[in-house]
Amino acid sequence: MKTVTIKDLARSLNLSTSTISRALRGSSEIGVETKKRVLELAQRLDYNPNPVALSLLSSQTNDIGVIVPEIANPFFAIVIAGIEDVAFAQGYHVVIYQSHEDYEREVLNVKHIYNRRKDGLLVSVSTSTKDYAHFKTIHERGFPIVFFDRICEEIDTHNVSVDDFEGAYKATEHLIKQGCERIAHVSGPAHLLISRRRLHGYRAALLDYGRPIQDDWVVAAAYNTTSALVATRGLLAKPERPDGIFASSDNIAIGCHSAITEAGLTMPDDIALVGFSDLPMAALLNPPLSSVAQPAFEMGRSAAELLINLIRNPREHSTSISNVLKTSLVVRKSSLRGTAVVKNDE
Amino acid sequence: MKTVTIKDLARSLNLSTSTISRALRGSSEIGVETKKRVLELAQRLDYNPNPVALSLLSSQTNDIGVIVPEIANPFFAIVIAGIEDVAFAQGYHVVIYQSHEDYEREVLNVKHIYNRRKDGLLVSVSTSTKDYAHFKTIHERGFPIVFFDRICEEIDTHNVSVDDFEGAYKATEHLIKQGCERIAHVSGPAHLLISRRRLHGYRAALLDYGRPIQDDWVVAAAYNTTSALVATRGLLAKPERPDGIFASSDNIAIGCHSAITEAGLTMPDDIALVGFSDLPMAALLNPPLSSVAQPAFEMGRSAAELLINLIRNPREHSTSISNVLKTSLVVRKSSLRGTAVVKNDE
DNA sequence: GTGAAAGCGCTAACAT
DNA sequence: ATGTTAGCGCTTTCAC
Repeated sequence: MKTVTIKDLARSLNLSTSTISRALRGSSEIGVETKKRVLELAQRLDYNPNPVALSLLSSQTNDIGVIVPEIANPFFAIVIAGIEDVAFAQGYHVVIYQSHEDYEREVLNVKHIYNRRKDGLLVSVSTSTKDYAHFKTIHERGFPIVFFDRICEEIDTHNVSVDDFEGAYKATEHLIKQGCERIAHVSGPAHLLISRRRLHGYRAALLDYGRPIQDDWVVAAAYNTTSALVATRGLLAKPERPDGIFASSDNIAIGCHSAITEAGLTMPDDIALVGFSDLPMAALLNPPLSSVAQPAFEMGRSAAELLINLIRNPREHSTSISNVLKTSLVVRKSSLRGTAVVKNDE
Repeated sequence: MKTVTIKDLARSLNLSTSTISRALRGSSEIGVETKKRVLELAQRLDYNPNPVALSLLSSQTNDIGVIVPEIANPFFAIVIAGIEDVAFAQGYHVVIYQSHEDYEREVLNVKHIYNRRKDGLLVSVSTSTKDYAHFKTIHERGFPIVFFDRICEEIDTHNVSVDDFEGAYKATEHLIKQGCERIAHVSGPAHLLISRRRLHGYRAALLDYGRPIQDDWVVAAAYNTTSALVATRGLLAKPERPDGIFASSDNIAIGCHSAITEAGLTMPDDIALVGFSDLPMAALLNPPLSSVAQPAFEMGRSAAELLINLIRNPREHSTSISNVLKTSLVVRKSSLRGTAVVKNDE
């Protein structure tokens, strides 16, 4: 694993290392002839500067760390694609970390990112995180952080999210317009802001349309299918069974979907169902799942732009930017009653 | 972003940096009293050794690079979980790269991994890769590489795969036993070994059971849903429509699934369908998809073990290990005719 | 038991 | 236009 260094070039060419260095980086104060010889030899020997040495010198790595709960969740996979899109263009490499919804793991990830001198951090917090000290500590030391999707209000830094309230409102409104009388909500963990915002949107729509708000029609689940399946079974067992469900995420909606099918009920007639995120898999379910589409790729792009900006212009103590993106409701068969044509995007 | 260095400790304690260094790493030749003072101060000041400096010194990063086509593909997401499982336990951090099935991108990834001094490479090659020079070059320089899933035969190094032949054989045999007479195969790109092996398994089963092998019942698709959808439409338009399809992957099977439904045909009666990989989503389709399950997590674990072994015992010029894992057929409704009970794992 | 010095690969003053 | 020196943070001879 012998690699060629700047020293090797210097020796071969009978020049000093600084001359080589300058030639390589195209400094103007170098003999054009010398420059050519250096470049040529470097090429021939496949010289590559050692980025580790560069990092030590500049104390920056050109890496940005991204922490997501799970890469297996297509939503995050797409966000990451958006992040990579702008990071790559700006010369940064993105290093992906998974918290697996585990607080301890998240803390470890943050430490690793900070200690390994990543240039900044993009993060969507884990569901089990209730204490934000690990973020706060490095934020106070001036380490650039941008939150996305599952943001943390306690820390004053840029963040990117979608208009969860409005998305939830539109979904609920749609269910009302489909003639649902008893609309339930399968929510996410209450300490996550997105859960609360979606819950508020749901409530606001019911209120605006003069529908009763029943607390026992709101059940909480973790943001996964199994947990939602269990929660929905409980909902369906109630004497006054709901005829419409707004799920706080698509993974939750899939759990609802299974529970409904399992109970021998049909969508949308017995129960109309709407999810949140519009993952690719939504269209594959039977019946296909209506869902509030989030601009995941754009979210990634925006978060990366804000972070890179923060890295390059450290703390002008300007106020933090909250970029709130728009959602759009994609109606499919799981919620569309009657004979109207189904909007199909596949 | 001021961080505390070994020098700071030295100054505070009126000791030399070498003493600090020794105390920190518990060298035995240090005064027990001094050692205590150092450790305590380090603790108090939250001292963390600069890993970049360590890397420069040792020319190893404790990072291993992993290249997969897409993290959004749950199969790879699970393999990565397996990799992280053993890497983490061995003190390595895994850095994920996506080729997005793009050759150029893969080359860039390999360069980055090599130049940034990662300790080794785990890779499942992109579909568009036909030239393996980028791997060969670094392999010849002694850089540790292990291939998994989509392996490269041209390079003599460890690799981990599943018994694609047997998996395909079992799937096809199952279709035959379900009474299918005209069994088609939607294959993957022919230059990928997994595609060819699965194709061979399919052919062998037909042969063993005395079924005719018709070349026009084999169509190739990329390993994605859209491409498979198109290919399957072609298949269904044939005068002698197949009554069974073995798909070379689950993503392909989903495309088949859509095409079949779209044509107004039913599974399993009109056409029985079997996929490959048994992704979580297979069970969610309607009807649920039968599939050849791959031990993805175990594949990741094994690949990581082999790589770490290679890193720690560089090239004893021992022969390369090919670890071939077993598959198992998961039968669901998409292929199970008659009244038998469906195995349901959800 | 502890310190001084060299060096990992590179760049950036500061010479000349 | 090119060479010399110092230093990024750390470990490791080699001295004493």
